[in-house]
Amino acid sequence: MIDPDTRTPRERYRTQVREEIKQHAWTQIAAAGASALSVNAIAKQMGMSGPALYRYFANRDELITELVKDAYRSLADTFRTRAEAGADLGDLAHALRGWALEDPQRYFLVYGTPVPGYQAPEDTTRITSEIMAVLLDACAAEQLPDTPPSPLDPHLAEHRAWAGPHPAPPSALRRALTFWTRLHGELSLELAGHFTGMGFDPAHLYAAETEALTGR
Amino acid sequence: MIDPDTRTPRERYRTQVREEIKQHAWTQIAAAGASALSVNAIAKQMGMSGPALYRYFANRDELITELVKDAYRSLADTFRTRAEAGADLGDLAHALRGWALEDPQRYFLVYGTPVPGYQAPEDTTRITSEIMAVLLDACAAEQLPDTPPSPLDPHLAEHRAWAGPHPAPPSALRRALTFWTRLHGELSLELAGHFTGMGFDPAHLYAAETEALTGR
DNA sequence: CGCGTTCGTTATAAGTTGTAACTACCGCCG
DNA sequence: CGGCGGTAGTTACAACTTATAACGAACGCG
Repeated sequence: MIDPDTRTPRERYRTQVREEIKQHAWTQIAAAGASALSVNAIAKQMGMSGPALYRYFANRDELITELVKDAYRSLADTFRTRAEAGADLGDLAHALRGWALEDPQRYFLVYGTPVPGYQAPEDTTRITSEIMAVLLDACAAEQLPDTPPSPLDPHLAEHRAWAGPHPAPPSALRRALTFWTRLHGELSLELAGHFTGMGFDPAHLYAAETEALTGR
Repeated sequence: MIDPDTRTPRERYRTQVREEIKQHAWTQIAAAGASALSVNAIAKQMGMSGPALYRYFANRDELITELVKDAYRSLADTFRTRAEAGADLGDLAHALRGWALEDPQRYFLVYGTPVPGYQAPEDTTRITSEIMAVLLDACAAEQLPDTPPSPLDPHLAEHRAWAGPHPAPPSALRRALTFWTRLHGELSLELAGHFTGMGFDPAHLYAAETEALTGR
């Protein structure tokens, strides 16, 4: 690997400032969401005048895209780390919720409302497939004893391009997809605050969903 | 009911202009999302200068809030209409997906990324409970023959304030919640475009989830 | 040590939301 | 039917925003 820290002093300073900008951007996003992110405000917080930041990011969208990529990488890293530590599907579910609650706006940056015209850069799709690979590993590793066949299985057997060369059976593909959609459904509503005031504990609902997925 | 159309001509004109403003707002949102909604642009499209719109909406947030309320009402209406026509849980699931695909940005206006500080007005919470009431009716009406008890049930039995005075058993409460979270999970990812390029048909995944919920 | 790249600055353009002040018209009430 | 009040729409302006252009200064490499 190339170590970017041992480049020329100029580049070292450059990445350092870029990182500082992103840090301020994260705190701003955590406070008021990505739509309220202000390039000028970040510059002022850093003690320099507005247009200076455009030396480091071409425009606001590029800054946000960089944050999205970092968020993807963060999720993929936690998943991969847990998987290498021998995590099963339930552990991955637990890790996912922990990662989401750690910074809800970071979760929404990845899985929240998209801008209609926006096209995800190539990097993120590669990271997504990395995440799916970890998920497929976990799903294929522990086969449920009583896995009822689903009419969805033949369809997934024919359209498994998204799984790449992963040798998971259709039932594992289906389980990975339902893992994704169901847990995202619970998390998304919880983080958006749609459960607040309803009285029950979202953690119990999440636990019930993971139990349904892992078979206790 | 009070018929707002037969008020004074001034008020009639007022509501008419308000409706036209909201119409333009919807097309703008459908094109570029709610964050890109521009009050000035709407005014220009309607042939009047910027600040004129502030006679009809106090500010941008009030306009968006009104759109959110309309979106909630629209969803509640389709649910109620279908329920009155004798729809079962599977029909409601189908109606939900139809309503979502009809205008994805409208769906995101209700269930998308929230602004951290935003507090939903009283109206929307009332409409939400109306939606949940329809859902609970459907869940309580058709009991699944083989409903395995869940460790979530006792918790929901204790915290059922959100269900109001609805006489649904805990298993129905749990089924209504999972209906909501699971279908939202699939729809949210589908509408956000996270399935595009993966190859499989989201409709099949959605159908599989509804079948799992309704027991075929 | 000099020279070029890069950084940060100010000035400026073209937007945005929102307020203030003024005008003109519409319609209600006597 | 006429006057008067309230409402609608206008322009002007303030305070923002993103983003570009042009300039000066400093840094570091050869």
